[in-house]
Amino acid sequence: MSGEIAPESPKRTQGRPRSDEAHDAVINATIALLTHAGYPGLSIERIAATAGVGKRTIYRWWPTKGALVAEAYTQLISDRHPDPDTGSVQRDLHVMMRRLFRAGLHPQAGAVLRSMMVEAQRDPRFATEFQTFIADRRRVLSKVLQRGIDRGELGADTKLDVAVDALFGPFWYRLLSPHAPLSDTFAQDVVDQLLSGIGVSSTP
Amino acid sequence: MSGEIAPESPKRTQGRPRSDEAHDAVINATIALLTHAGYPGLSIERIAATAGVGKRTIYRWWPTKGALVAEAYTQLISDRHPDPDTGSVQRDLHVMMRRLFRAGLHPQAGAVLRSMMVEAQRDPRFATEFQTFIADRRRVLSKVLQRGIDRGELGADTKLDVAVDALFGPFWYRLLSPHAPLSDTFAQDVVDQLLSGIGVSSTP
Amino acid sequence: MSGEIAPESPKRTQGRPRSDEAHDAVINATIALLTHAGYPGLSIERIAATAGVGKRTIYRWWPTKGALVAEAYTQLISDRHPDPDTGSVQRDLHVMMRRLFRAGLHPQAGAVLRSMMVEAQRDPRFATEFQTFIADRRRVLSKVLQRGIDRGELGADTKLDVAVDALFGPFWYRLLSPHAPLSDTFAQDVVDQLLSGIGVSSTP
Amino acid sequence: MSGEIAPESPKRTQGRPRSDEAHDAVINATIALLTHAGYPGLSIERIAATAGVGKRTIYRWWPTKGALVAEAYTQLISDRHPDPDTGSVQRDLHVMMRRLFRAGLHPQAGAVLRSMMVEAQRDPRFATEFQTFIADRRRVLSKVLQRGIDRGELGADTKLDVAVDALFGPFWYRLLSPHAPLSDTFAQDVVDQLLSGIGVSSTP
DNA sequence: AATTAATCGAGACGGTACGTCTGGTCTTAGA
DNA sequence: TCTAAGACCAGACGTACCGTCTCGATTAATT
Repeated sequence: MSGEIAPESPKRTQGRPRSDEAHDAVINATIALLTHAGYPGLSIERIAATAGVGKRTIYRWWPTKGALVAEAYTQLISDRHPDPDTGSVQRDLHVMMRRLFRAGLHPQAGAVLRSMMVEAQRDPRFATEFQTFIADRRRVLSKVLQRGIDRGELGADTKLDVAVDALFGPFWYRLLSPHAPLSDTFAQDVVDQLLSGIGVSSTP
Repeated sequence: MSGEIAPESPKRTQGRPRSDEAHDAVINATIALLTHAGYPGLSIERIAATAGVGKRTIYRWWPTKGALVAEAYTQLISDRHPDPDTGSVQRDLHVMMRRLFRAGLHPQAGAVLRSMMVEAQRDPRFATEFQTFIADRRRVLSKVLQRGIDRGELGADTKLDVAVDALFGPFWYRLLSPHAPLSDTFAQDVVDQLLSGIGVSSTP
Repeated sequence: MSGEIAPESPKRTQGRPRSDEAHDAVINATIALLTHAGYPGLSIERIAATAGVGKRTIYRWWPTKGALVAEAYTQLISDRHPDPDTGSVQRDLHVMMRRLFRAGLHPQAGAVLRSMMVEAQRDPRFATEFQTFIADRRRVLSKVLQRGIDRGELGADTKLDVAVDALFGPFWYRLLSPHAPLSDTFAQDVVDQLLSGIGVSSTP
Repeated sequence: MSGEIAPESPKRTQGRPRSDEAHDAVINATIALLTHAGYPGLSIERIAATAGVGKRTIYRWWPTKGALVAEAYTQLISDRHPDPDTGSVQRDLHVMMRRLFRAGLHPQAGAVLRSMMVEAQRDPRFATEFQTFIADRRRVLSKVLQRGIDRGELGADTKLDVAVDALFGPFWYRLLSPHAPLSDTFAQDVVDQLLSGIGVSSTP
């Protein structure tokens, strides 16, 4: 997901080491441009100019524009929130979804997430990277749900994949289409509705 | 959403009338390019060349690349399926979602839908157009759900907006992120899960 | 040189007659655009829009943009000054050259003359028309010079063509290249210099 | 007049240096297109395609189409003929004018000169550049004439500017208007006529 | 201290596409 | 049959980015 060089990279040494200043300038310029100029105002050319960095330097470290944006995201959402585990599925999901929806509302983080999804449609190389990101998130949610099943809070026949889609789906839908806001209330409603269902005879 | 001229347009005539040949050639070229070259291979330049049409003609009738793609979609999904109304919410929703998911699977129609969502992120003008498209679809679904409530099939306290998001959300999520396919089974699972809920003691 | 229809055109009648309003509007628009926007601002499109006339109407009556400009010129210099014939070559030439140079200075007429020369370089059809215009002017000047030879004012071995070029050449040169103005003084200097020569032992 | 970089340019380097290959390819393509397709067939688009060069590269180095054509001219007339100085004004002028007229006859060089004059009428930016070109040429001729005055070959009251116009004027006139060819004979006639005058009692 | 090698900024390169403008043709309704 | 309006195909305009490619200069670690 990131352009970081592994600490134990095989061929180290010799030559000028990577400049952290340049790295940070690029990431910050990316975030700044996404914020002020939006996704259409995001081009490598402009990032390079804004960061005061050569284009070559960007291409050297980030294979795709998506990779760049993805790293900007991890910088923004730096504290990778741990799995909550409050003992109640509903509470766990409330916390996670609220946290997620707030990220979507965050002006920078939201723009970055949108950009990644858009970039994934266009760039097959990034699409692959992006799928690992998506899979990561799904895995965390699946674990929480599985715990709910194990504890008997959720039906044993619950289809995990479908349930995960029922939670992330509305998030991405509202993130990309502004027909309604990503409010805290909505986050909880999505969870509650999934747990209770909307059919009257759902629990006979 | 479409470039059609309203039947009782106030400004009638004067000047050469719009050429239907050119119109159709443009739409067909758009579909052809989307099919053969994919969305990245879709440029006004290429559409014009393929259709044997001046670029001016395209810009005259479609303000955005998105608007063009949107009309191509309505052409592909030409039979605007009427509201099913089988007497059962569940059946109605099954039919609608299956139909929708199949459109997403359709190689051209799926690409067009994806393109529209992407274009809406980039072009604010199209974003507005796209919202009317989104709103239309939501309205249809809302009507079906409301009927369910009226018939007592759905809880009277059902939040319509949340329910609609719970149905369209997973669709767009899987359409844009290929972590799992838009199968018929998935379409039904989404509906059933929404109706029944996944919590065991959901109705205390 | 003009797009006028001969008054006794053979096949008259039938159909809507030519609109003089349209004709005049086109010519006036041409002059107006040349004045306010200069030669680069002169396009059939803009003339049609300014005149409130269909492009077709222009193309119907004037085969080339040059023909249009040429007719605008004859409208501006409507009083085709007659050959002066004062009895003295020098006086005749002074009068003619001063008149010509003033036309070049006239903001509209100068622009039109420049436009014609430019158009003649680009449009072979107009180049032919333009040559008859050039030939006309040369003929008038030749006649005056020939009279001078006949009267013994000019050398019998004077090469008429060369002399005509020596008079018109500097005019066009300064008309097209603004290195110095087309002043009355210059008009007379050109004539006097041609008559006297600049070599000291020219008349031994 | 040229795109050359001054030898002792103050801003030395930084960034990839200008490609001479690209430069030459552009100039050669310009000449080729002028030759084969004429001035109307000369577009930046086509030059770029013919030269195998990006349009940006052309716009980077030549502000105007005229500037490009101007440099093509200096390449064609590469040996900037030195001031002849034979000891006789007449002989000097004969040499210079013959040389100039032959350039006008040269199929490419003539087209280029014509193109420059046309471009100067249309593009004010190039008009300025072109005036320095014109001024350069005038200066050379002035020097020759001044030498003639100093040596007593020409009248002390000779108006240099008028004399220069009397030499260049007929050249440009015949270059732009094909009423008569730019022959060697004509070149000499223009000079001789200027020196001797055509009036019999011109020196009373 | 000198050498070596990878970095940095700057920016030119060949390209593709953008959205606008014009040229010249064509097609209507109305005079 | 002409006119005004304006759509049509074609293609050039000048700009913005793309991803690649040189440069000279900088900065360690290795000689």
